[in-house]
Amino acid sequence: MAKRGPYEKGEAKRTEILHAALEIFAAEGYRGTSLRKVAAKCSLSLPGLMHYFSSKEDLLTQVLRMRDETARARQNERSDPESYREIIREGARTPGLVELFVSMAAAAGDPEHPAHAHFAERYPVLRERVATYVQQRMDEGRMTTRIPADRLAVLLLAVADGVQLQWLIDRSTNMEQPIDDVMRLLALDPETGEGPGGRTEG
Amino acid sequence: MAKRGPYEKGEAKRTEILHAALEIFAAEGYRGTSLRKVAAKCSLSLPGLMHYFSSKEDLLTQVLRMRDETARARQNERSDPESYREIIREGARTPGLVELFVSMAAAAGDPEHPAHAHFAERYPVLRERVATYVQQRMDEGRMTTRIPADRLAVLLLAVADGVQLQWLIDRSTNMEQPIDDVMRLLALDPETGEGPGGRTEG
DNA sequence: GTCTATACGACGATAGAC
DNA sequence: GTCTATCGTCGTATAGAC
Repeated sequence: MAKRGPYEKGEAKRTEILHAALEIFAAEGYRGTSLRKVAAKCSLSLPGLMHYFSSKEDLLTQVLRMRDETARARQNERSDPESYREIIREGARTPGLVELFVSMAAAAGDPEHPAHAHFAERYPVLRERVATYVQQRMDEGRMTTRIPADRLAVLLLAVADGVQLQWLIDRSTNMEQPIDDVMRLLALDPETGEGPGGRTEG
Repeated sequence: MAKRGPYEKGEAKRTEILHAALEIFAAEGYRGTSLRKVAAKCSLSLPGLMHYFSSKEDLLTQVLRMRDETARARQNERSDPESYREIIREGARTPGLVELFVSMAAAAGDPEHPAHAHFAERYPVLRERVATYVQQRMDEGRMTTRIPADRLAVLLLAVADGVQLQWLIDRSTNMEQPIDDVMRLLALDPETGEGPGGRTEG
């Protein structure tokens, strides 16, 4: 990137705004944070800020998109549980952004919402990534094939999202435990091809 | 209830407001619905409406609480998967209320939020109900004990909440399938006390 | 207790000058 | 590309009629 020409400054300012918004929303949450506050942090008036974004929800959507791309870049093509645990741990450090994510997902149900396209594209991509990983484990005989890989992907993403909702209310909730628990339920002994019996394990 | 005395009318109006708000939010969603619109539907001025509720979020919280109590009454002390499926099916008919629920849960992370107490009480209650059901199944030898009942409860609620998030974006998502899938993963043959092997089943 | 009228400040958004 | 000025609407607060 880092392109030359008349757009250089504009792009830099746009990025500055996105980072400022991310910072403010991470600190103060989704509610009660105004665009004027974001604008002030960028030494801009509100219309000056609105020059870069067509609406507040548009700005929020792009913040989320940037956040997603950062996370994906760090994840670097991995889809194993540990890489998702890292994302979850990161989320635990920024409650405001988790709140932003959940609130946006709720609002994005409306097809007219700016973030609808983002989520509508994001979920299938995530599902396919997880399904591919799951299928690999199945092929290696290390995971049960009782449930098809694509359905397991829906299930695993639901666990990851759902536990965040519980964590938002009670910050002492262990967000990694449920992921570990499902993975354990799915695990197979690669030697025998059978799952463990009904014994309780730590 | 149906008490006599000077509060009779007020209680009726309060209930009318809650139902009107429920109806409007179910139809138009959480965003873009104003208190003035709710007030108009009840033939009230805005301050007239605010006489019954201390704030908008207070009203929303009580709408949610009423909704919860209705669902619980219908569920009638049951905690089996089928009773939860009924709740999910009901939710599928009122997307606006699912959006309301998710948005409120996100906002209620703030301990100062009026709905915080509601969710902070709701989740432990739900977890215990589910855990009790799970423990029964375990005692009957029909469910694996590899994961403790209380942790399974967290897991099951996460699945139920998380699948709603995916459904909000893509209404063709089958919200019952993931619940069925987890239950199948947990199921044990009561005769042998063992789970099925790695065979794929329909 | 129930309710109306009026007003306030802040919000997101827009128009138009520079 | 950024500003000042302004708009309509929101949630909220207060005064006071009945």
